[in-house]
Amino acid sequence: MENISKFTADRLAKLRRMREKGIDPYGGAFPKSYDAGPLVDSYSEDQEGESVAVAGRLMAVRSHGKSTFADLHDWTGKVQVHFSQKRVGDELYEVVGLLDLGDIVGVEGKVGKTRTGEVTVFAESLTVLSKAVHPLPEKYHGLRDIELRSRHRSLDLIANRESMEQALQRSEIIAGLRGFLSEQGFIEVETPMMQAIPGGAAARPFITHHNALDIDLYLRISPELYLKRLLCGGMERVFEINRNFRNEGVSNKHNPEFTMLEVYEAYGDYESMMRLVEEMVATVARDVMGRLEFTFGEHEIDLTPPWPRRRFSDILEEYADVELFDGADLRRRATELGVDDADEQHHLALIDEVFKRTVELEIIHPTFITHQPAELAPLCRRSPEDPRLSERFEVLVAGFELANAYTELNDPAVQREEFVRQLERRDEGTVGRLDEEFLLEMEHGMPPAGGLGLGVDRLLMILLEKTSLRDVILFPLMRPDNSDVESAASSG
RNA sequence: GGGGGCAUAGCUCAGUUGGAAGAGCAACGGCCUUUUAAGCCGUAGGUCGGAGGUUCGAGCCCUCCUGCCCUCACCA
Repeated sequence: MENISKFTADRLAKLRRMREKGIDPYGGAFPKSYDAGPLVDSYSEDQEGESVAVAGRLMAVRSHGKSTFADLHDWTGKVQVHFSQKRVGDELYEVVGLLDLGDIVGVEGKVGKTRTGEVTVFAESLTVLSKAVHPLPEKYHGLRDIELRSRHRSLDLIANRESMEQALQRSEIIAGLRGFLSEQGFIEVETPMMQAIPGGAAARPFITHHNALDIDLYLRISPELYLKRLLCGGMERVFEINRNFRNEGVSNKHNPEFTMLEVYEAYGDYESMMRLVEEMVATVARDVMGRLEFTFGEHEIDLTPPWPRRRFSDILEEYADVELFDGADLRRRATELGVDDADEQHHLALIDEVFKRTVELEIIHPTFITHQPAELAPLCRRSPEDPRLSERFEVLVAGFELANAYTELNDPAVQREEFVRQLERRDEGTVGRLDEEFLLEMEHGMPPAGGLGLGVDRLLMILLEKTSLRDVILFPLMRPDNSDVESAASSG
């Protein structure tokens, strides 16, 4: 305890004085009759004098001697409370003097308006529910430091009202996705996060170990293969909203764990998925945010369906002036764009590279890019009109990939060939093993299906108008702050 | 991993050419029964991210380290 601040010492002294008065500074259950926001917003004159109970955190105190006003914040908003020495009595009014900003209290009293017209609870009793022994960030500017806001999200939520609102909106948006899919006859399922073979994508996995079975397991990079097993098992419309884990870089569009929505519809295809995704996104945007137009950085984005559909080869030609299957042309353009060793790279890598450097960042309005080269998508059915292409689309918006969907490959023999081909050219760090169990199930028959993966955090970036993924994830990955841990350990 | 930037009181921020570390809010003491970022009087609060170096003298210049931000690379 040798390291405590003057602020903490003062607050601990007040805490002791409360105890001396027989008051537990960490009270128990306190049934509220109103949340602050609704009480204030829906107040009507005929409520005047009604006994109410409110609770929350003290965010401002304006004391005038024998009368004290305070702002009580909860997650719905704030309500002013008023303590008068005459009304609450000398004993309790002394306790008011022992309160600090940040303390959590319950107040019972009669609701009414002050002479300036502010809805106020005129306290008759006060219950201390939690004494804060550290000071809060400043009341006016809030907490600005982006590092502190991410590391100490609770302080961010307390001090910055908009952070709380965005966290609540995130929940509403995800509930909206669930509601939309449920209404369309999809059911939510949960599939393994820990997988013996990390499949469904080509990414470096996190590795862990199960002691009792003595086996290594991988945190999933995708739920795809398990969801398809459910299709094999006869579940016709399934979705999962859950975390994927990829052991890769961190950026304002990437977090090592991120929330993915995957949807599978038996007897559908990539076209049915196009209709589903544009309608789903527009519905949620309208229902939760009340609009379809959003500002993203310096761009305006309109989510109104239908979204334009462009073939990969066409858009590559338009933006990059490259013929998709002309290898020499591709190498020429890649070299122009500054790709290293363009002559030695596989043409698929070059396609990817040229696409990212010329097209991806340019597509701001939500756009379906369809018919990518088949080899980029080993789980996708090939296009009957041109087997070099796949029945696939990606949704590009605001310069990044929002969603990816296939007509799912359901021919087990072709699937096996694709897996083998993928293993041959897999990147270092990825796990290369044939998922025989998955293939066996497909060999028993998998219905044709449309499948969709949508990055939920990225959708939230657009709907909440945040250009950094960290701003829509409550606890983004941060390097541990050791100085903090040490001081916490020594003072605790 | 490369390049650039930031780090000053609990919080939000100033700090000039290298010459005595500041303000607002918060805190503490006092006055005050209708305030709204309450007000007035007074007080206290600092390892200037860390470690070295240059200098008579470093918050400021140099080197290294740590964390974060931006950007490039990586990343279906």
